[in-house]
Amino acid sequence: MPELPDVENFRQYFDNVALHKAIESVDVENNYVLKNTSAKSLNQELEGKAFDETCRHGKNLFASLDKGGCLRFHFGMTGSVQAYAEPSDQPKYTRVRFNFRDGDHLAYADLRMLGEIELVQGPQDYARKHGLGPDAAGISLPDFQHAFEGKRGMIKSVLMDQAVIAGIGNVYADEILYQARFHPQQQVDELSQGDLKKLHSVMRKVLSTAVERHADPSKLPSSYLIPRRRKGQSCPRCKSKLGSIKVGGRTTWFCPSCQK
DNA sequence: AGTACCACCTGACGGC
DNA sequence: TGCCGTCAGGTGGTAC
Repeated sequence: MPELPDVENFRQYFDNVALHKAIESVDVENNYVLKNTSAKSLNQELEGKAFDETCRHGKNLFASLDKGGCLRFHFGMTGSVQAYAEPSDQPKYTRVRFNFRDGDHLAYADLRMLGEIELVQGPQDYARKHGLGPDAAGISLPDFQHAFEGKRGMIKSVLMDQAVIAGIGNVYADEILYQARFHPQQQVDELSQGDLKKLHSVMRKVLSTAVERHADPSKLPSSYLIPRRRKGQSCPRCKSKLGSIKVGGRTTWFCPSCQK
């Protein structure tokens, strides 16, 4: 699930369960998820410290340590974090386990292991080095317009390009375009300033709504496309059958009638 | 610069 | 029941 709204919820959850607790050790069940980082360095860097602050940029969660250092979490397609106390409650597909001195644990679980945990300098440094665009949840209209300047190609691809704006993935790109009534294959260089303004405001609204509803598809407004991205489902607005096409190699659901 | 593929992984599902 | 292809909310690399 991990797009911006999911990761923001992970961040808030992380704040509630993992902040200001002394770290005893870190167990790496599968080092495939470690990026530029070894199990040994992870332990050396974290032992005796505590996470003291988090921030999110796009789909990345950053947790800084009280005596220096910062850990980056990316959740790939199937990653999540889960706190628990009893070893028997450890979630399936736990790849890395943070053990706190009070006996609690935080699991980083990721079935497909496409996520990453990495020791980094800090959020700004990481964003700069990896060319991440501004975060989609907080971007202003002028910055949004600036980000789209000179861009070409299909609107969905641009929206999902983390170097343009960070945080939108396949599912929320579809939702935003549906709510704003743009066809996913609309060329961005043909959009007017008014179109961009509309896209920006709808994007902000969809993301904030999804964050508030804990990125739970079953709790999203009934006017949303997300719970209906399946064969045979209808548009909540006009009731015509939803269509699916490939855009940038990704399955795209939309309403052929509402999105021109 | 934009697009189309491929790769990295595991599991669920539908068809035969 | 079992096998097989396809697909799944991400990203990075390749070649055109």
